[in-house]
Amino acid sequence: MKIASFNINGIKARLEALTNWLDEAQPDVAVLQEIKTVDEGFPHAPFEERGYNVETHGQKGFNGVAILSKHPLEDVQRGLPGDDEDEQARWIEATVMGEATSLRVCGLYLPNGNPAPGPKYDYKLAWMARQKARAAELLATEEPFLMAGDYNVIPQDEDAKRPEAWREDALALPQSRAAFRELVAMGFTEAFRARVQGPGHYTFWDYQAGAWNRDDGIRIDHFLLSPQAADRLTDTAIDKDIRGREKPSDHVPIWVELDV
DNA sequence: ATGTCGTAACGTTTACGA
Repeated sequence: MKIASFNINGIKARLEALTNWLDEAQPDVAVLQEIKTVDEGFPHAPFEERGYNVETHGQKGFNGVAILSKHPLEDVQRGLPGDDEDEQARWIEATVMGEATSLRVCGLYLPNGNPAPGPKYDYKLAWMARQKARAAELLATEEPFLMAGDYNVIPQDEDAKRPEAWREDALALPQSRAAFRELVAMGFTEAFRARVQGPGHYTFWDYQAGAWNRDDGIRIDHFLLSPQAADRLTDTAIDKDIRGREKPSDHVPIWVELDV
């Protein structure tokens, strides 16, 4: 089963780029971030025509996540537990039935956190603490699951072309990296790094300052696999070429293949 | 040269978030 994550930066602006990529990459499941629309504004037909079930968790103008799946989606849960006051749409979960086993898929858009320090950075760290709590609950089930999306965390210096430029940024501050490490250390496998080593692998290039032309990127979109999911990992890659196409998102898709 | 995009709104331009 091929599962992909793609921060599309606006479904209305990205519909053609997204459907073109789906037609080529043919993921069984895709988690999307920054749909930037309310649920009613998300177009279902282009995806249903292609055999995808669609579940969204949107809000007006910003944020918003979705899951597309060629298999039925069960037990859909919207929103990250742990704060009833939180109205930002950044988390969606659903269970997908594979041939061998079911897989719980969590799609996430972790807060950016800039400027740091400040309330936005506090929100980011609090959100990561809530994610850890939810991860602990899911780990206790001992069922295969994964958490995929835009983590807005550059795990290590080798994950940026110019690490010095991100030194004071919320995406790379020591506290952000520590929180990400602690999450992984609960028992997850960071899929890409389990199979690909070394610098030069990025998932985001800013629209500004010719970042793409300079390959001035960062790796911030990640798949964390539970132990039972990690046992089934057979492949992973970043669809880098998508960034060079017409009207691209500033992120590119990343995917894993699991034997489920 | 602080460089681009996407979205929303009392909109033909500004503000915000990234």
